[in-house]
Amino acid sequence: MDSTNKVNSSSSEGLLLRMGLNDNKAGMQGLDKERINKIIMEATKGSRFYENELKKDQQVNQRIEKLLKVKEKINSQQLMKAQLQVDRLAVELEQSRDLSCSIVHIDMDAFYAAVEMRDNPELREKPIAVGSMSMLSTSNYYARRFGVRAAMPGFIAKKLCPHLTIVPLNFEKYGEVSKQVREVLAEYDPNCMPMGLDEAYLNITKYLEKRQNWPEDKRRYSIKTDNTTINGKQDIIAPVDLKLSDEIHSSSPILFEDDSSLAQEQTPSLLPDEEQRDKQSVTEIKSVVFGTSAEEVVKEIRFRIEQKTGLTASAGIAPNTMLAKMCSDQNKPNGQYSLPPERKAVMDFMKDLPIRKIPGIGKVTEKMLKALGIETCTELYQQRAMLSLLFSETSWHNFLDISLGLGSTHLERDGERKSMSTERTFYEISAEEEQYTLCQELCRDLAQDLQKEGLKGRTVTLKLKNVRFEVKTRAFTVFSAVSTEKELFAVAKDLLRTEIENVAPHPLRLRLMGVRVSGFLNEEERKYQQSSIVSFLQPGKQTSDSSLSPRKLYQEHFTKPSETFQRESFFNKKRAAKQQQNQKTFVNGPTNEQNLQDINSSVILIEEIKEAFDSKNADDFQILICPVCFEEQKNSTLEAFNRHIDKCLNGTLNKDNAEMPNNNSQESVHNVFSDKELCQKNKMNKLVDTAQSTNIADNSASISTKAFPKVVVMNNHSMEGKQSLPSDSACNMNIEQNYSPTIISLGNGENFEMTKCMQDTPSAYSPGPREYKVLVCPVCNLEQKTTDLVLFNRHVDVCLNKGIIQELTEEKVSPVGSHITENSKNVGNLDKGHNCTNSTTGTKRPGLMISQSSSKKIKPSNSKCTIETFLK
DNA sequence: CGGATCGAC
DNA sequence: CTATGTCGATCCG
Repeated sequence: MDSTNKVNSSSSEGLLLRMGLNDNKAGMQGLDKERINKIIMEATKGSRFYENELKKDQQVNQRIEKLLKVKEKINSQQLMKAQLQVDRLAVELEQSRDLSCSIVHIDMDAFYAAVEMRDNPELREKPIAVGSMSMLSTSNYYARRFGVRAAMPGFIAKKLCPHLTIVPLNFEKYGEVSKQVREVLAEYDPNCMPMGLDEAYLNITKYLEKRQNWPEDKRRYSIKTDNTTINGKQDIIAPVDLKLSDEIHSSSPILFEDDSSLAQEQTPSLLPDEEQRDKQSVTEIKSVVFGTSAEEVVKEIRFRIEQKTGLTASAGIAPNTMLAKMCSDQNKPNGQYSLPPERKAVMDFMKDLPIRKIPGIGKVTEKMLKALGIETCTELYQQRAMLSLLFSETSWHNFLDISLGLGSTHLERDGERKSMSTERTFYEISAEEEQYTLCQELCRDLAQDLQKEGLKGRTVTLKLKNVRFEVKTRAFTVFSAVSTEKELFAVAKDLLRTEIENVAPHPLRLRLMGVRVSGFLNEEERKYQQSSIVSFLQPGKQTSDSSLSPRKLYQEHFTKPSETFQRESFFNKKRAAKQQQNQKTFVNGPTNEQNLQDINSSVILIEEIKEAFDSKNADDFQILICPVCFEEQKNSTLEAFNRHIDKCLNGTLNKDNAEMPNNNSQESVHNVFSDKELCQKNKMNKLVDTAQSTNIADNSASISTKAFPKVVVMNNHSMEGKQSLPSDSACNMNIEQNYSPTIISLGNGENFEMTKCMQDTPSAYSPGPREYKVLVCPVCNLEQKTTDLVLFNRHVDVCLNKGIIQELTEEKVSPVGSHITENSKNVGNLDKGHNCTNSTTGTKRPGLMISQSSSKKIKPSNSKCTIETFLK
């Protein structure tokens, strides 16, 4: 019963506007909170959606439980130590506090709904929402009184408010209006940063300086009584007598039915028909002068927006973006709030603020913090030491920033796009063929979008949601970037097929499918991608001919579904020989030397591929044998084969975990494992029993696991896929997932637990003591002394990319410690002219996870390793 | 790298 | 009947 109330309970807080104000329609009062929740629950209870919500909620609850357990184990000494550290940082932050900026956040009121009302007088005075029966994007304030809100499905909204009018989305229109608004904003800050169609940040610091000396005339604006906007059907009446410091407020007849302004809606009694702007000649047109303060400027901005578009906006003024955003929320709709640039004012403002109001703190974080007794920013500050022990560094730094009222003071330019995707929700699709068709469609759409921006990416991600609302993503990274429909589909369909096979003979019952591309090439990589790889794969055939570009090769060998895999014969002979060795290795329990051989096998694999590229004959058919489970794997793609091996290895390694009881429905048991797969599993387990007796076995296995996929990357372009293997560790989305805690001890009393999905890809196992290994890079053939497989694999990557090895450059490895200044980028592709893609990156507040205390984090200490480092 | 999650609009 | 679409960030294995 506790949980029954949870759906949406948090969302309907101070939202019911003061009710009995002046309703223009007799008897339309709206609903009180309790009534709203009851109706929502009735409509929700028992639905598949609800079941999933409950499940998610329980997961959060489990996270909270673990959080609390960790908290209990913290002793006062640790706490004191943490306190010192945190406070040291706090002092530093305090010293760098910057109150010199005037940041403005502009937020259009009920944007989509307002646009629709503006353009259709019939909608005014009515409760409306924009969206569909399935999902609403926004609602007007009238409808909000009934509990109708953004992100609510229309059919529920209808139950809350039977008279609700639902208007379909019209993104093109919103885009146009948004553009108009931004034109105004740009005059105050050419660098202004739009966040979606209806919001923007401005830094008006410089503008304010300039404005100080402006004569009054430069700050005077005429008031149009005829507010001709886009479609000219405007009949907005501007305020009659507007003084400098008057709130422009009461002027909007459209938006706020519960506001007095509606009552005075005096539709065109006097429309000065002339288009001429001569202030003197038309008596009805008056003018207004705005002052030079930030507040006056923002009033001016809002005034001009309303004059230009007929829509109202709310605004916040503050020394940083976080505060500005919260300020704009303060007096909405159609109001503004200014926070003076003084420390005390800031702190007072934050003091009693519920944490949920903070941008970046959502439902989950709120709940977790509440579980720790934190509801306001003051409490957030008081608990700072504790938080630093419970959360990741990024998280608690963020919390500290928040509780000090700190935020970004400059608006960063949009960085480069990181991903592009498209997804669609539909009524259940279970037929395989339909699914493939859909997948292809998505790829086609995505390819188009990619082309518009001239982008190519290396990682393709397939997203699936089944009819039980369980979401799953599957990704694959190819060697050379892709962008066309064919290329995308080649990868996506493989991912899809794997998922289908994983649940076979049951169908995937989907309600959503999506495709995403990420891993776009930077300039450097673009060059290499074009030239060196080809020459590497085709030694002796130096060519810049685009017909031999990797993409072409990829298409030839991978895309065409019917094409048979050529030169398998050669490949497999070597492979088979290799497998003999591998088998021995695994059965006998590998030694260090054998370890080396194991790795060396990947050298051969690479060579095989090279040769395979050269040889043009030999198209006979061969059987691959998995070196782990010894099963014959017929005619799969190499990718699938390698994946199979990967899973075998993971599966074996997870044998212990696999014994966790699967207390799910019985159906799941035979759903997940086919007989054959079970058989494989048994074999694997036996193998591991012997192999795991030594530590080395673990490491060797882990090396193989990584080494094989390394090769896969290449296979993917060079080879073509026909049929993939049944996968052993099936992830059946139709089966409820089983979560169980894994407790990870870090020693020193600092330990934490995690939630792990047992039915999903098995993975985690303790790596055991770290010893360095000598590995041979399959590309450059040099021995690499390393403790870190990731590093080694990266080295191989670089080798592959450059063809020749000069230097192994490590990218990211962020410096540990101190300062977290918000330096991430925002991607708001607002002004794209085309398609409604309304992407916004809000404030980039880090999410929160339970952390291993930061001091325990194992981070690579070297940001750069040269080949010499690797050489013995 | 891949997968899951969170958060924003 | 009927619970979005797109994107970035973070964390973990």
